[in-house]
Amino acid sequence: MIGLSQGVGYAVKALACLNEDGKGHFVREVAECAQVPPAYLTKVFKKLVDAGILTSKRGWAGGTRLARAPGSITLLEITEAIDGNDWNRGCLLGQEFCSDERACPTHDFWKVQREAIAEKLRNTTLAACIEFERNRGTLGTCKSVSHRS
Amino acid sequence: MIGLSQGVGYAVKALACLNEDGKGHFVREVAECAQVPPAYLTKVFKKLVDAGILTSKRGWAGGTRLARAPGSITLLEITEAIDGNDWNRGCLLGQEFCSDERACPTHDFWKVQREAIAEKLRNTTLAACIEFERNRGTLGTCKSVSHRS
DNA sequence: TTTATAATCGACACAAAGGTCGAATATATA
DNA sequence: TATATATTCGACCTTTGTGTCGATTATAAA
Repeated sequence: MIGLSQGVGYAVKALACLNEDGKGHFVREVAECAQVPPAYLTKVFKKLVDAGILTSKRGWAGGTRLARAPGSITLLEITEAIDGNDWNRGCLLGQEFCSDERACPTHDFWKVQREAIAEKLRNTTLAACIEFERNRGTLGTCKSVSHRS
Repeated sequence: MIGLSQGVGYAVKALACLNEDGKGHFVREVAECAQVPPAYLTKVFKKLVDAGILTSKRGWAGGTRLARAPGSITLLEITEAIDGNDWNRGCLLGQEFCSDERACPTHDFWKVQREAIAEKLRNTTLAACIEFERNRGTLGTCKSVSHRS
């Protein structure tokens, strides 16, 4: 199946559930809101924290929140946080050695397509995703996630 | 890593090593020519036989050969033989439920890209691959594969 | 300082792709 | 018919992505 990993999809859906109130939100509640496996989402969130997209705090009144405004977070950032920086380096035909010097028959074509995909991800912000979901009414049933303090 | 499976790459490289002399060629020799794992190539070839791209015969004077002329075999056929018919149905963001009715933010974009990829694979024949490799001198060191009878 | 709490960590389980190996099967020739 | 031979088949292994669970750690409030 051609495309990014499922983890990227989880990340996008979950991040779209966080709002910008500066309060910490709990992984389990975000998971329910986004309809993704809670235990697995903790792993996804860890990568997003490491990438500087989320911040987190443990304990009472802890939780997770966006590190920056949704308008400054791109899908490309999210993708690279989850799938790594090499997600865009592969050959279409899955060949191990495929480069400008030693190309496969679809190399030039794929180079253009890959860049188009990266460009699309770079130009799509989390804010746009939230707006998109809101317009379609597909953001899940929860309005906002509860918090303490 | 975005792209088709490694098996598709193996298939393309191996098929490019078969010539049209109507003789049977041996999996192990084709594997050496294409520089792919021999034991694994038998599995790949099985799928190509089932798909009607190759024919095979067991025993003495047996082997494998192209079922049709390279000009009538497309990369799309090869792709679907190895990765199945669903290789092109997935969401870019790896979301399970993503359709025209319930779209992800990149759905419309990805629909166009997917079709462009399918079109490229449909328009690229095995003959073109052979020609391409021959021009670049990247077809491996073997000229042709030995055979019996 | 104790306690409740939420993220973090480590271990494990499962499925699919990639990969290997030996036994079984079919086939043309001798 | 017997034999050598090349594909086919089944079993198994490893790695990676997905997913679960319980223990650990950090934190703010009581």
